[in-house]
Parts: sequence; C-alpha cells; structure tokens
Amino acid sequence: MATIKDVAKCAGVSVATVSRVINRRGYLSDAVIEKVHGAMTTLDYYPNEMARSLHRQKSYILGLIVPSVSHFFFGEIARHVEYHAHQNGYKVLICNSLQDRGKEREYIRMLRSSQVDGVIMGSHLQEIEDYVNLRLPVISLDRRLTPDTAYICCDNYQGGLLATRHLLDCGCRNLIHVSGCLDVDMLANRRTDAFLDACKEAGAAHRCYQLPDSAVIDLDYGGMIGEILRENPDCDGVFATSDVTAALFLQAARKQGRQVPDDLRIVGFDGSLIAALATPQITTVVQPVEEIARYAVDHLLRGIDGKVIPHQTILPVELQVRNSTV
Amino acid sequence: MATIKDVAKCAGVSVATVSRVINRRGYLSDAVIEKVHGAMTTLDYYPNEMARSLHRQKSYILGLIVPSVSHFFFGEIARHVEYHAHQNGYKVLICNSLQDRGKEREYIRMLRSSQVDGVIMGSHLQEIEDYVNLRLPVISLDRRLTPDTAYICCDNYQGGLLATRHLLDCGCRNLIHVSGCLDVDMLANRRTDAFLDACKEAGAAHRCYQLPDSAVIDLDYGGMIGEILRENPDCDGVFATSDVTAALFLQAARKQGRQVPDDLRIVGFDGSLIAALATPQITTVVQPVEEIARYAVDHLLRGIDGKVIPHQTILPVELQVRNSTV
DNA sequence: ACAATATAAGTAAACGTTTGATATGCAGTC
DNA sequence: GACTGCATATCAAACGTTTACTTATATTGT
Repeated sequence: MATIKDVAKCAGVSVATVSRVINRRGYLSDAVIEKVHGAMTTLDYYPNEMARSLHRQKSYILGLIVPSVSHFFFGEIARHVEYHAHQNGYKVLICNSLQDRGKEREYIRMLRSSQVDGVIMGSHLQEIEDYVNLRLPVISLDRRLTPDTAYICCDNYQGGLLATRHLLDCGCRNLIHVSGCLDVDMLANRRTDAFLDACKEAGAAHRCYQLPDSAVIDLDYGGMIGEILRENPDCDGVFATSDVTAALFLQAARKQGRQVPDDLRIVGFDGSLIAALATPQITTVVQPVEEIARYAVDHLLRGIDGKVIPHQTILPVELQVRNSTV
Repeated sequence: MATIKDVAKCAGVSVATVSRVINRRGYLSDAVIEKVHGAMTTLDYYPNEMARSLHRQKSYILGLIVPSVSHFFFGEIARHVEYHAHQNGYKVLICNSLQDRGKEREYIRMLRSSQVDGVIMGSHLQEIEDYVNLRLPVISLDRRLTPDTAYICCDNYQGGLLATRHLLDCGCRNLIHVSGCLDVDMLANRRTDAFLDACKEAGAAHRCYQLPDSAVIDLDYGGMIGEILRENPDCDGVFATSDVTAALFLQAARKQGRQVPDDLRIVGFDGSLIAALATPQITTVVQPVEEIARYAVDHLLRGIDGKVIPHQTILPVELQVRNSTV
C-alpha cells in the first residue's frame, strides 16, 4: 500500500506538506494542493489509521461487549450502537462474551490493549473489581457496576408493573413469572420486584422461576418451559422476562392444548422482532432499544471527551398490547 | 497508560529487553525476566497494539460487512465469525451497510484505512469494480464478486429443490415463491431457479414474487405478504426465501382464516431461530451458519497468509420438517 | 529602502513498539 | 594470555503519521 512518503515523492513535495493537505492545516498553495491530490489518486492512497491513532493517542474505536450479537435484543443494540458510533466517526469492535467469565475478562484485556477509546458493557458476569481496573471510559447497559460508572437502562420496574397489571386487568388470578438468574445484581431484576409487588397488591396467586445464565445464549430451554407450564395447570397468566421465553410459552401452551389468550395469557419483555413475528403476536414491554444505544454512545463519547455525564439514565418503556393477552 | 519505557525504567533495563521478555525472544536471564514481569504488573502494563500493528504491518483485525447484525441470519454469522476470529487471535470490526450503497462504499474505504487484514463481505450492493479496488483479501458470502474472489455459500439450488419438492410431496399443487430482489446477481437466486425447475417438472401451478432490497432491513412488510396471500386464494403451498417471510405468511394465513398446515403449507429458508420459535414451528431449509462462518474465517486467514484457497465453497443444506407443512 | 508581516514549504522529533546489529562479560581452550 | 564461542543486554532504525520549529519567499506599510 502506498504511504505518505510515496505520495510526497510522487507530488514532489515533503511529507509534511502532504500531511497538511490531508488535514487542511497551515498555508497551502492551490498548486501544491492540486499536485498532492493528484498523487493521492494516482497512487490510490489512504492514510494509515494505525499510524494516525498512534500519534494522536486516540483510536476512534469503541469496544462493545455483549452476551451475543445473535441474541435478538443485543443484536439490535449492536446495530444501533454501531450506527451512532459511525455517525460520530467511531468504529466498533464486537465481543461476544457468550456468558463466560473467562471470555469476558479476556475481552476486557484485549480492548485495553487495542487502545479502544471507550467500552459499552452489555455483559456483566465479571467481578466488579475487573471493571475498576479498566481505567477507561465505560458505559454499562442495565447494570450498576461501581458507584461511579454510568449506566443506561429502561425503566425495568415500571415495565414489570405494566406487564403484571395488564395480566391482572385481563382477569388473570394465577400468575407465573420467569426471570433470568437473580444472583447477579442486574437492573432487570427490578422486573421481578415489580411482579411481586403487583401480585401482592392485587392478592393474586403467583410463582417465580429463574432461568440459568446460559439461557441467554443457548436458546433451547423449551423443555424447561413446558415443564413449568405442566407444573402449574391452574396458571392463567405468564410474565416472561424476555420475548424469546414468551414465544417458548406460546409453543408449550399449544403443545399442551391450552389456548392463548383464552386459557393462558402471555406477556413478554423487550419488544423484539420475535414478539411481532410470533403467532399470535405477543404482548410485550417495549424497550426503547434505539434510544438506549444512542444514549450509550452519546454518553460514552462525552465521557471520552472528559465531560461530565449522568450516572444513571433511565428510559421509559411502553406496553404493546397484542393478541397473546387480548 | 504505562508504556514500555516506563516498564524499562521501573525494571532498570532497556526497552529492547522488555520487548524481548514480552515476546520471548533471544537470550534472557531468569533474573531479568522476573524483574520485568514485576514491573509490568506493578505498572499494570499492557502492550499498545496500535504500535505493534504499525510495526509488524499487520493489525490482526478483520472487517465484517453485513446488511445488519440485527438480522437473524447475519446476527448468527457475525457471532460465529467473531468467535472463530477470536480463536485465531483476530478482532472484528463490524459494519452494518443497511443495504445502502453509500454506506457500503464508505465502510470499504474505512476498513482499508483502518488497516484490517481482510474482509468478509455479506452485503453486496456495490458495483463490482469497487471490490476489485480493495486490493485486500476478501471472502464473500453468497455472491460471486469477481472471477477471482473466493466465496462461501450454502447449496442454494439444492435447498430450493428440497423445499419445493417437499411441498409437492405434501400434495401442494398451487405454489407461491417469494424471493428477494433478483436484479442483483446473488447466489440465493438459485433457490428461485430450483423452485421453477421443480414446479415445471411436476407440472404444478406456480407464481413468483420479489421483495425489495430494503426488506432485509425493514422487516415490516407483513402487509405486502397479506396482499400476496389474498391475491392467491387457491394457493396451497408457500416457499419463502427466508424464515422471517415464512413467519409473516403464518401470521397472514391466520388473519385470513387459513389453517396451517391444513389449508396452506409453508416452508422457510435459513434455519434461523425464528423458524423454531414460531407457532406452529416452521419447516425450513437449514443453512449451516456456523460452518459458513468457520470457512469464511479460515479461508480469509489462509488468504491473508498468502496461501491459495478454493474459489468456491458450497456447503450442504438440510430440510428440517416441522409443523408448518405436516 | 527596509522592517514587519503573511504565506508557503521543509526538517526532525515524537507516538510505542520490534529487531538486526552491536557491545559486554565470562567460560573454556590451546 | 590471547582467542573462540556463547549468553545476555543495549543501541538505533524502522513502521506511517502529525506538528512544533525553522527557513525561505512574497507582500505590505512607512
């Protein structure tokens, strides 16, 4: 590949001059500018970003760690994060932690070495201290890492409330809630809190189940869901912590001959495509994915620029009522 | 951040020595190795990959261009590409072209500037010449770009044959096929060829529809699908070019009071999660996504290392029969 | 006519690494 | 005791940029 030296030689000027015309700095005569541009196109020259980054001590690369981009929710997050990063002249390096502590730690190291300017963490199995050591601007999604790392999330409690109350309003009196693993202190756990509060408030029978961490990646826990449903023949309403889980309930219900929504009403969470593509379509709590991604990028970039940013950004959710409940 | 100089000073040796212990090169005494390691940990030092890349003229970064990582199929591709890249010590920069020619071109430029070692192209709107100019190892997914760029794809024709014959075997006599835009010379178009061949061979009535390019990104073309179904009241079998389209047919059928699979049988393509999560589950032609990604990475890396690689890699598909047809 | 300033281009150091060439010390050998 | 050979560590150049400094020339005001 042609370097700035080749361009300089070809144009008959110094490398400094070429650099100047690339960066439009200092005084340049039109003649020189033209010559340099000519040389650049004939040599098909592109500035070497590694060299630039090294000099300017800034890579314009962001790291994004998610459980997996093939996960509906995180796929959308990744898409929008990349979009907004690109809009701001940043590139993004993706990392699929696959819910594995070792990989998560490895990725964190790798991103540091790679001189990324900041990272967006959507996967959080690691012990807190590992993040502290990062010494890099970080925005976390849906988890408070340390007292002073900023995080973005949707209003999980409100979402849980909307979902549960909707089921109750539909006449459900025997509810089931399936959440992820509650051991890790994720903000998504507020959905479960809300479920419990709403059930107690209404005096409705209810039961909670937890899915293992791995469920986020290996989406074949349909058997488990069928089991849960079988265990609860009286259940008339399900609040699932994700749309995928809701879709699995839909299938299990059909297999067990229970009509949705007549015998069993189902509410999901996320507002991902799967909820809209299921038959019947699934009532779901819609997370503002695009906004979450936008704020994550915006705040991260502000952090990188040394500006102060809000610790906590909570975005509103919306209940999208569809045929799995009415 | 600490640099190699800081480590050298701290350990009381030269930077060359530090570099040597990092890279395990040349003769080193145990005493020095220990001192340097000590310094590295006390300073929390990580080598600067930009500087290394600059020197070694190799970034260990791969570019991946897809229409969108939030697309079911490409999300999985991205996940597995990243996985195998990581296994081989490579990082991956993602680019969502969003089926936009301008963005595609821009990303190609960006990847060149960023000194990626190679690129995997899963998005192909650009004119061929733009790829030729790349002068970078490239593996294309599902498209023959130039006579000498390697590509990986599944056996699209065979997939089309399996899908169509399965419908015919189920007794369908009035088929519909919905494909993507056939103007661009994608290998996925072979599915349509197979559909036509199989229908003619069996003497079955059939009709083809094309979806606009944008459908890959904006997945809300349900109305269009409903319209197609309404136009064809006698249709008893659908071969959709993707699982998403199949899922939309499922919904449209239900809305129009047609029972699946009794009145209408539906076959999708891709083998993505949506086919398994739909109710009823969708019969689909399963693409070996993981293998596709693995070969894409393997061949790209071999190409980067200057080895010769096969022009064409066609992987077998499999028909997964589910309740949307039987 | 001459200082003061504006314009234009070049020199060389720096960013953080790696590595070939080189220097130093120290056994062992004749 | 000079010589070889080996182990160990340093020096300095290079990777492709940017930019503070410097130098050279042109333009202006008095």
